[in-house]
Amino acid sequence: MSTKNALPPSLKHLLEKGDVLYQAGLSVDCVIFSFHEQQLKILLLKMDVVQKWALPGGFIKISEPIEEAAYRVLRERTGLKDIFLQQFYVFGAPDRSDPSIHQKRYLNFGIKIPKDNWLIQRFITVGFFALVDYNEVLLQPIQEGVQFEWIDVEALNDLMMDHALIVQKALETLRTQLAYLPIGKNLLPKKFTMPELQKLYETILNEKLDRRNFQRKLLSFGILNRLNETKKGGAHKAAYLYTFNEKKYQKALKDGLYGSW
Amino acid sequence: MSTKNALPPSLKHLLEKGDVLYQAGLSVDCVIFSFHEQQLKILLLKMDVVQKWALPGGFIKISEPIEEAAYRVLRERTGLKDIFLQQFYVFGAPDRSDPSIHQKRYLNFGIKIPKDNWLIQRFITVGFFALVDYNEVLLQPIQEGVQFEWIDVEALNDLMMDHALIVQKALETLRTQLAYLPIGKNLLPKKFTMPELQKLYETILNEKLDRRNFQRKLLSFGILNRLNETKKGGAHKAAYLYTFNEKKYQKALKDGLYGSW
DNA sequence: CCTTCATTGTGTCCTTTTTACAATTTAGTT
DNA sequence: AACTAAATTGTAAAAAGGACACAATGAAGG
Repeated sequence: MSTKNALPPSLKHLLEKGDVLYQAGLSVDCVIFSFHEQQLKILLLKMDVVQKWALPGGFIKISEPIEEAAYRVLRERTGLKDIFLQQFYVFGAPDRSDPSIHQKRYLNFGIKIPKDNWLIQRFITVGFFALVDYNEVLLQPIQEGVQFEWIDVEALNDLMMDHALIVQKALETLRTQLAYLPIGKNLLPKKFTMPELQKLYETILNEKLDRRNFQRKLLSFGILNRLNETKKGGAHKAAYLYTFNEKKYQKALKDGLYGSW
Repeated sequence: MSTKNALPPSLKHLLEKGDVLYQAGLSVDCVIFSFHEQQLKILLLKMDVVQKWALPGGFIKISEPIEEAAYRVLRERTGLKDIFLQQFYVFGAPDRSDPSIHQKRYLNFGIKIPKDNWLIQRFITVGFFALVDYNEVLLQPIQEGVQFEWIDVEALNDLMMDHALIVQKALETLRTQLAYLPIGKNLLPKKFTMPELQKLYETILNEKLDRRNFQRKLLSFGILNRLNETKKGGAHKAAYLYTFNEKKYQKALKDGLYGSW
């Protein structure tokens, strides 16, 4: 923990060139959602030196579109491309950023950040949320002393700075925009069963739905293809597998999947 | 136009102290909506030196919450306090800001902005929209060479930089969030008639609604008080006046004014 | 191999909501 | 005093939503 190793290049880089490479005082943070074992999860990281969970985030390069910066973070963390990503809110309370976190991190390598350094300032962050398929993600630890984990949204605690607020706002957005978001398409594997889809909706909405009415409604949207396969291996009657009809799904989302969720 | 007057203090201030007083590369822009003569309008300004319509905007002070900065802009422009205000999107394309606008403005006073000045950089802006009562707004021109005007959203053209995009996104948000926004309460005078309220919804949704069904739905929410007055002066049968039941309205908005708009 | 059991798939009735449409009332105008 | 245009009120048909029962299937266990 307090062994004074050599400063990793990436951190050295940030300290010395941050001010010319990145937009001042701006960052992005990503709430990366996935769905696994009937639980909605988000990807969090924990640095040894801080011991609090944090959202994966990063800085915005000079001349880089903000969204591109968020994509970059996602690629680095999940190894995925072509991810569904959406900006949802800006967090800018003057006291939201905590320079002491950077201090601790560098102190771990025996370095004290000068007071006038680029890192020691107010940071405003743009919140993005992403919807990814749990099975396709291969977590990629970038640096020593950082662990990544999928955490149930129900079981979050002890988040860094205002990250709990950011997650909460992301969830809220997920719920209110539900009819306009491709949650099924992006959070589930390509082939999935109706009960799986229902569980996803139930989890996000935090309420039980009627099996039969749910199925009727979803089918009435005309966005699903039923395959001639069933999902065996479960303990009981096998459920049919479905895929999304990509074209119709995209079209339907524009007007919203209307219904009384 | 090209008379070289003395540089106004506010502009001098910005040029010389901007870098220490304000967050670098960040601004707010406000889409201020009102409703008048059956038209949805937004407040725009035009600088003599640029001759394009622009959204009222401003910079964010060091240590100032972003939302507070937006409020400040609104107070300066409309003279109103306690305005409904909501952040809706961040605009951050690398080429969105146009330094030549600042250049022109200062050149008008015979001053050339140095290339390394705070104003000459990439600016990212946080978009807010506000809902105000047309009748309570007293436009306050702050500087010479700037005119303010309410412009119909239908009749917008020739906006500065990416401001057309910002307005479009604001309108989109207004439409999709309609069930969760206090549009009636904030865009209409305290007392209003049912036809007025309907016109407001029709304008925002850009479609005709059935008089009888609209009235039934709105009344079913239980958020309106019918007064024993009518709005005389119209050419025909006088319409009843209504007010909002503040408490019930706020409560109903939380769950959304559900309906098939 | 047959029975049991938990879960999925399908159909129907009833209630509520939405839609479509007609007739009456009233303030202002002539 | 009669006319006109706009406001208020009501009702019947259609669509959507909610509750519910039963048949079908695959795995597990005797």
